This record gives sequence, C-alpha cells and structure tokens, in this order.
Amino acid sequence: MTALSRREQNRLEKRQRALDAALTVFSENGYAAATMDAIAAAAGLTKPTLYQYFDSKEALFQAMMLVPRDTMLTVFDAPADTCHVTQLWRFSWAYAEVVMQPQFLALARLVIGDAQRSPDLGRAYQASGPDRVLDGLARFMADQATLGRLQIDDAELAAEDFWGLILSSPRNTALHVPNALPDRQTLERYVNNGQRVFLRAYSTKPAKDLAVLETLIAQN
Amino acid sequence: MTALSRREQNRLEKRQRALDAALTVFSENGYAAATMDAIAAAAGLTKPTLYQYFDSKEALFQAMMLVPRDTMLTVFDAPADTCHVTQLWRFSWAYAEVVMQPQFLALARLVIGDAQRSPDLGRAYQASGPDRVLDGLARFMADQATLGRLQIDDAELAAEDFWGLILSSPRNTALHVPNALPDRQTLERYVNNGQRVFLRAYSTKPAKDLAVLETLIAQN
Amino acid sequence: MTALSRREQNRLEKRQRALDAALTVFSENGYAAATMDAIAAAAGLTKPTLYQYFDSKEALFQAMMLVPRDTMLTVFDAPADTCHVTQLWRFSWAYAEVVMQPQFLALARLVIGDAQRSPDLGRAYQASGPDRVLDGLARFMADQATLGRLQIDDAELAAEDFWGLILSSPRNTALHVPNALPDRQTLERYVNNGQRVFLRAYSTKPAKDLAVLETLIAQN
Amino acid sequence: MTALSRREQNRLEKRQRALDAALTVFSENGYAAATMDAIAAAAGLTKPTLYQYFDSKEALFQAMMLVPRDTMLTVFDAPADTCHVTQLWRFSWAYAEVVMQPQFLALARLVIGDAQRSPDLGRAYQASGPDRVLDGLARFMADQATLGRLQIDDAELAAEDFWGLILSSPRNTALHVPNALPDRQTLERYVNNGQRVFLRAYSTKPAKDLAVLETLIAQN
DNA sequence: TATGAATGAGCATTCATTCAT
DNA sequence: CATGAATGAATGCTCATTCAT
Repeated sequence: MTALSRREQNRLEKRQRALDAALTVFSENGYAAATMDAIAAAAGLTKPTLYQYFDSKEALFQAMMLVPRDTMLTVFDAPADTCHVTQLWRFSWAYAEVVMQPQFLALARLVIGDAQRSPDLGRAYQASGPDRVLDGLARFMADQATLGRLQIDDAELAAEDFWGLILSSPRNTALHVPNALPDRQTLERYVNNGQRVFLRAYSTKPAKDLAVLETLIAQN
Repeated sequence: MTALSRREQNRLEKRQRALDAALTVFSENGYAAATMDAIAAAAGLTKPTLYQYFDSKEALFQAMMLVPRDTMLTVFDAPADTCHVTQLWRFSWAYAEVVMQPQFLALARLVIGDAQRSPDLGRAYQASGPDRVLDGLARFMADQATLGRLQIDDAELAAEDFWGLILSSPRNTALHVPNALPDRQTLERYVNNGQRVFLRAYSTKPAKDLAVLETLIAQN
Repeated sequence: MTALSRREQNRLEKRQRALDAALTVFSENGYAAATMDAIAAAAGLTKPTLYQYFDSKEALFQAMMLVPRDTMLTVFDAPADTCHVTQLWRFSWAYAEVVMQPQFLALARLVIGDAQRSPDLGRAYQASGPDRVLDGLARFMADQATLGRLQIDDAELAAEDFWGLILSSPRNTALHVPNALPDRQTLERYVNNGQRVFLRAYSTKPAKDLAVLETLIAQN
Repeated sequence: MTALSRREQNRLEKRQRALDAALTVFSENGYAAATMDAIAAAAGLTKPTLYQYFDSKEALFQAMMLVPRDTMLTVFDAPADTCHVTQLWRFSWAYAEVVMQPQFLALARLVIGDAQRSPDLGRAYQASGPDRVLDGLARFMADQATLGRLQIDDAELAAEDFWGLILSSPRNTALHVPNALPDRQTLERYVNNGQRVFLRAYSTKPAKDLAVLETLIAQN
C-alpha cells in the first residue's frame, strides 16, 4: 500500500514532532521570544533539519496554526434524530472538551497575542474556527425553530447566546490565568447552568425540556 | 501647594509619556518584539532616560499594565433607585464602551498573549478587572432577587450569564480580528439581544420588563 | 578500444557537467558565495555525487580553473611564411576572440578576485596564460627583428606593447563592467588602432606595412 | 572652530578605523568570505558599534569603495606650460605611483571580483576612476595635437594607447599575482619603454622628444 | 539629569560536508 | 554507485542594558 514508506514515514513523523514542539515552545514563550533552537531541541532535531521541514520561523508558526483548525470543526456532528435537548447537551460537552484543552487555550492565546502583528492569522483563525462552529450551531437553531421546539428570531444570535452562556466565562478566565483550568465540577457548573438559562429563554416547552436536561445531567 | 512642582511635574509628565508609548508599542508588537528603542523614540525620550524611570523592560511593562485597571471598575456605579431594567441597560453600555475601546482590547490581547510567560500578570488582571466587575454585578443580581424582580439561584452565575450574553461574542471577535471593531449598530444588536434573552430567562415579570427595555432601546 | 567505456564515459560526462556548472556558478557568485548545492543543481547532480568527483569545494574550484588554460595557448599558431603584418593581424583577432569571450572574462575576474586568497592560483594563471602567450609573441617579435622587418630592442617589451595597444583597454573595461561587452565595431576600433600604432613605432617600413594593414582591414 | 569636536572627532576616527579595517579584510578575503566580526576586530570595535556606523555589510563595502576614487583623480594636475614630454613623464609616474599601490590593487581586485555580483559598483568604479583619468589625458593629447607637437587622429585612442603602453602590463601581472609588486627598476623598464614607443608613434619630432625623454630618465 | 556611544549575548538562517539507505 | 536526510559551525544582524560625558 504505502510502498514509499520508511523514508516517507520517517519524514512525516519528524514533521509532526516539529509541529508538536512548536506548539509547546510558541505557547510557552510567545512568537518573538520562542527560539528555533528551543523548538529544534524540543523536537529532538537539529536546527538545520528543522529548517528542511519549514522554511522559516514564520512558516513553522503558520503550519502549526493550521493543524488544529479541523479538529474544532468535528465538534458539531450532531446525529439529527435525537431530541434537541440531548443534542445541545452533546454539543456543549463536545465543544467544552475541545475548547478547554490546554493546547487549544495555548493556541488561542497565541492568536490573540499576535493578532495585531499578524492580522491575517487572527482573521483566518476566526473564520475557520469560531465562525464555522457558530454557523453549524445556527443552522441547528434554525432547524429547531422550524420544528417548533425553540422560539427563535435570529438563529445566529441564538447560537452566539448559547455559546456565551455555556463557555465564555470559564474560557475567558482560562485565557487570562493559565495553569488554572477549571476542574470538571466547576466546568459542569458553567455548562449546565448555561443550558438551563438558554432553555428558559428559548424553549417552547421550558418545563419539559428542563426536566430532560436535569435527567441528562444526573445520568452523567 | 505643590511647590516642588516644575521638576516634579516634568518627571511625571515624562513618566506618563513613557507609559503611553509603552502601551502603543507593546500592543502593536507584543512584549518580546517591542524594543526599548522604539518605546523611547515613541515617548520622545532617550533610552537611558527611559531606564531612569523604569528599571527594565519588564518593569515598564508591569507598570503600564497597572494603569488602566481602575478605569474598568468605575463602570458599575449604579444609582440604586432606578428600575432594574434601566440599571442593567446603563451598565451594559457603560461596560461595552470601556471594554470595546481599541486600547482596552489591545491591553487584553497583551495580557492574554503573555499569560503563560507572566502568569502573575494574567492573574492580577483577572482579579482586578473582570472579577471585580462581576462581583459588583453579582451583588446587584442578588439585590434584585431579594427585591423579587429577578428569579435567581446563583447570583454569580447570573452575572456571568449577563456578561456572556451581551458582550462575549463581539469581544471575542474583536480580540481575534483587530482593526475590525463592530460599528455601533452591530454592537447594539448584540447588547440589546443579550438583555432581552437575560430578561426572558431571569425576570419575574418578563413581559413588562421587556417592554421597558424596548422603550429604552427606542429612546436611544 | 576504450572498452571499459559506458561506465567510464558516464563518469567523464558527469565530471564535465560538474566543471561546466562550477564555471557558471562560481563566475556568477564568486568563490565564497557559490554554494555546492547550487553547483550540484546546475550540474543535475546531487551533492554527495558531486563530492564523489571532487573532494571539496576548493578542489572543484582548482580543477575548474585548470580547464581553459590550454585553450588560450592555441592562439598563437602562426604559419611562419606569411607576411608579418598579416601574422600580427591574425594573432590580434585570434587573441581578441579568446580573451573577450564572456566565459574567459568571468574566469579572469575569478582569478583576480581570489588572487589574495589563493595566490598560487593567480600565479599559475599568469604563468600558464598571459606569460606563455607573451612568450610566443616575443619569439615572433625577435624573429621579425632578425628578418629586418621590425626594429626591436627588447622583444619581450615589444610583445607587451603590442598586447597593451590592441586589447588592454577594452579588456579592462570589460573586467569592470560585465554584461557590457564591446560590439564588433568597437573592438575593431581598438584592435586596428593598436596595430597601426605598433607599426608606426616598430616597423622598418611603416608606410608599406600600414598600407598592407589597411588592406587587411578593408577586406574583413 | 570645530567646537563640537571631541565626540565628533572620536566618531570620525572610529569611522575611519572601520573603513581601513574593511579594506584590509575585504581585500584579503573577498566580499563574501569577509566577516563583520573580522572587520570589527581589525578595527578594534565591537560588532554592534560597527553597525552603528554602517547599516550593513554591503553599506560598509560601498562606503569603503568610495574613499579612494577621488585620490585617483588628483593624478592629472598637469602644469600647462611645461614641455609635453615632461608633462607625460610626470603624469606617467604620478599615475604609476597611485595605480601600483598595494591598496589600490587590492581595491581593483575587489571591484573586478565582484563585478558580476554588483555591476553597479564596477560601472561606478570605471566611470569615476579610469574613465575620468583617460578623459583628462585625452584632453591633453588633443591640446598637444593642436599645438603641433603630437600627430593624433583620435585623442581618446591616443590616451588609451599611452596608458596601455606604460602600465597595462605590470598592472595586469600585479592583479594576478599579489605580493609580487614589481620593484622600482622593473617598473621603470615598463614606464620608460612605454613613453619611448608612444613618442616614436605619435611625436611630430620623435628624435628631439626622445632625447628629452632620455634626459628626464637619466636625471631621475 | 540626560545623552551619545558603547557592548555582551543571542537568534534566524545558511553551508560544506557526511551518513544511512 | 547515487540519494535523501542529516549536522556542526558560522555569519549577519539586533537588543537590553550600561558607561563616559
């Protein structure tokens, strides 16, 4: 199958090691303070070898930034038939688990910290990350409105409300204060509360939906 | 009064120029890529003079970061007698106007970008900025609950919900994409919608409160 | 005959390609700025292969420099019977055509540019190039003096005068200003004038010889 | 007078040291192989200080190249009244002494060696050095033709002939073989011979002029 | 006190050269 | 044999910081 293996495989593995090392070093030091020496060392490569994989510091940075974009998008693969409360609940946790990962937070810090220096990067991140997730969520909201389950004027705003309710607070704190990730319990407090408030404001049958939500919460 | 002026005044003015220049240069380049030469030039000072005011690059950075914290706190000076919808409305815009200022966003980007490098800074920022504002808001929420106007279990969460609903979305986008501040209309869309959703979920008299809100919106 | 060909031939061809590429790259960039990568690429070889033919950059450079020396010497194959004016005329143009070739000029620039760094190279070049040509020319001058056609004290000086009169000027300019080779007409101006002046100073029958020269010039 | 001295003087002196060091190091190694470290060391400066005087290696190189151009031009300050043979004799030696200086030869080697890499440099050198000297010489030739002392068709060519006769040979050799400058006697052989040949070809009164020349030669 | 002029340490990048395949 | 992939050692250039004036 992959006949050209060995060499090719070796290259890919080293490339990956370089990208991982880059994430570590860049996020610990910021773009300018990160040195290619440090990245090479962290990747177990020599500097010239590192340069064989990436033409420049900037190129390595860009490549590293591209990696996790897609990951974020896998978040919203909702199986369409289930009850909307369950779907929101699943989405909430899928997203929370991606977004609150130390690596993801580190990346977000990098993007934000360098937004002024490289606006393209920030724009690209926004477009390919948050915007796409919100799009998916907005489509879901619109569908549920059509089905008469949610009472929604502006699906886009509803999607943003949902995200703002479940994750904005812990994520902001985590962005400011690294190494102080909320524990599971704290995170549940935010995420579950966010869903409750959302349903109170948007559900066409709040009492019933809230009951379903509490069941889901109790089960996990 | 302050007879020793002249010299003293001169010093203070230069110090201020240095701090302003620091904000400009740091936020345009990030900590590591900002040079003391550039800051000195922007302040109209020579480098050694700059060093007379601040012992090191780091010290200047820290000093610069301390400046605007207090500003943020003035945001929540609610006159206690007014109707709660009005108070929330006033708070919303007071906060929005501070938080969406280019300078404030630039600062936040710096804090976030350097959170890993200087965790103390991030922690201090969180404690003296967001946390204090949320404290004030939470106290207000608790009061309104006591007065029977809002139906609130956890005042702290309610405060965070409010903030998450009115500003998390535009602020996040603005953090990622500088030089693309939302115009007034866009900002209104978010802020007004956030208040509506909050009242739907939390008000003891949603219909009435929403009507008040719409009046407020219409008047401005 | 050369039964071991194939392999051997292949090797020789690659060696030649390497030498050609070396001339191109070295003369375009100078010794230090030329990279083995560039030479290998220009030769259509990989670097290790290149190293199989030449032990080092320096060795390749030296080998390349040896190649064209002999070429220069073919210049003075004067058929002894012809009239001296014709012989000088033939020599002039034979030499001019070799010496003003872009490749030759490029080589000369390399030798001169690296004379301090590798004095042996410069010495060898001088000995095997200019010196040998001048030797041949000086012998010719001595012969013509013996035959009573030229009035010569010091044949060596006469040879150098001849060369200085016909080519020093355009060659010096060409050395300083590459990509600005004199066109045929300009070159004729120098070369023909040089011969005229030489005959005026050295011929025992200037009027007659100059007439012959003009005929030669007119015929070509 | 120069009140701003001390500092200013110090700066100028250091700048000069840098330029001298540059000439030494560049001419010993060629442009690419010369390192800024070596130049700084040779100048007794640190690298950053060197960079304060010259923005880049290239800038330093260019500045260094500009220095001696003017020197070359002082060569042809002929006092107009003297006999033309004497004037030519003076010019010959003035020029010979400039052109055969080790420093001048080193510079010429640099220009030639880098002509392909920086054609502008070569062009500028040609224009401001050789071309201007030849211009002066050609004007002199034209004047002498007018005065009936020399028999000249093309003054420009005559000037080039003169230069080609007196100096092209020793200079070419010196360019190829550094550290082997001709001694005074050898140089006299070329320069004096060149003048003799020139007068034989160009003088309207060869016998008389040659006698004058021999007197001049005998006196020195 | 303010400044022009240093400096030591470092960083991104490149290159001649050599293995492992 | 030839190749892709390494690497150690430089090199040009910059910057935070400090003197001498």
